[in-house]
Amino acid sequence: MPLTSHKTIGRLSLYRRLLMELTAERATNVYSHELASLAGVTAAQVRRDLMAIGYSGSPSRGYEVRELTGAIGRFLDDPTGQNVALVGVGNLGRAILAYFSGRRPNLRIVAAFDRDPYKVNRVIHGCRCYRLADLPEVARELDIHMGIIAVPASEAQDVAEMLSRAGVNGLLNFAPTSLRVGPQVYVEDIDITTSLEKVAYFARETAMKKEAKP
Amino acid sequence: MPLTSHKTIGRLSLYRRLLMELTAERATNVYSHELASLAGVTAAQVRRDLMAIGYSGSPSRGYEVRELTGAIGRFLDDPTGQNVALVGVGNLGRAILAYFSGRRPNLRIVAAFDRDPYKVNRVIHGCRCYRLADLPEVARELDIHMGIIAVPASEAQDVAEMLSRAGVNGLLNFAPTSLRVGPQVYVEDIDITTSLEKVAYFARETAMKKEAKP
DNA sequence: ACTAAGCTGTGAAAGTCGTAACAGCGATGC
DNA sequence: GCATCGCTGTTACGACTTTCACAGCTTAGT
Repeated sequence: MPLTSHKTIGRLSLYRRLLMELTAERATNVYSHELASLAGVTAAQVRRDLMAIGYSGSPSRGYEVRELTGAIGRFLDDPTGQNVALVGVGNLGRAILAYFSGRRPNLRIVAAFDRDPYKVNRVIHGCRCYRLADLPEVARELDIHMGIIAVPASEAQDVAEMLSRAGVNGLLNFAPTSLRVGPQVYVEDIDITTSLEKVAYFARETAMKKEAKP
Repeated sequence: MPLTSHKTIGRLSLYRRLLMELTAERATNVYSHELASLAGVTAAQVRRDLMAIGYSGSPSRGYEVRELTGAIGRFLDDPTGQNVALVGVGNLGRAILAYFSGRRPNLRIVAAFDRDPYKVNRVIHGCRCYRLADLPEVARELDIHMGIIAVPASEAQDVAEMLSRAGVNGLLNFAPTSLRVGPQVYVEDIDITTSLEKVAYFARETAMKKEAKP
């Protein structure tokens, strides 16, 4: 029933990471404005986001770091963890494998897939690479319900359909294409080229502003 | 004075890429609903976005692909092109270099930087790697005003400050940290971990919905 | 005991963004 | 020539986000 917005979910994930750092620094409690400052948002935003998960702090001590971390975890995570497939073991795919290798115990990349026969059956950053054609079978065997697409744009739609048919409910898509999938699949796009072009545009704009100011 | 929103800029970049594909397919004109379908948005959105750049189509023929591509380019790009520095030549950094190598003529990654002496002075995917300590000097010599941060979170803030002092106006940040920089620097964050956790959450949610339905 | 200070939780205002709807125009067919 | 059709440009509306502002609570100090 908690119709929590996309943006809030993203920030909760961020808060949790910051809270883990705070735990490492031996902090036991934190105020909304401190967490806000670390996250780069306003204090009111933090409080409103935490409303969504129903966790209450104390007016005098703020939030208990350990408890809040747990509350966010119970809200965001599946208790048994979720298995993820990576499709496309090129430069980007390998970087993703390296990045997530053993990082999040609840989000495990348990299989990689590629067309290239040279990569198949090799183990890369602790993850075995399978033939792309075996995806349906392997996905069912390993109980995979999430996919990361790191293939060229031209192949992304085909891969998305394969994953969808294999029972995947969520996709993280690095290919610069808008995927067409059914409503049972949530898609999050990361478009590096577009992001860089946004930076280029706004860098130019702020540079102009600075020039015009004095 | 075009106070164009962030989201619109992102979509313009996307439209341009789609228009280039259309050009490759010998299409000469396109209707808003066609472009919308390719981009995964509504036709009204496309028309509204194009309002921002002041390009007008024809009621009968829609938009001329070639002219519209040019108009978006004049709006988004710097006529002389912009030079970009990449900081951090790890797995992700190399993937980014490979990805952009000679792709966008207007957005050139002209230098890479890393602490690791083993990487310094090597040429990776056509880009020379410099000592991180030489960043200020090289950035000025090569007229660099944009940076891509692909270093671990613990070093990201230091790198951002170095780049900012070297005259950079825009940053694309892959480190999971919110950077503190002055108002003359635009920052765009790409947080892969958070994106994956969002997918995990919504995948779970849609899976539950499907289960509850029948 | 009582005041003062500082934080949380939350209703309401402000702002942002996307969508619907329609007037206007150019082409086409009769 | 005139009506019709389909698409564009634009305005108005609605949905969603963020921020503001304040009541309520809890502790510390006098």
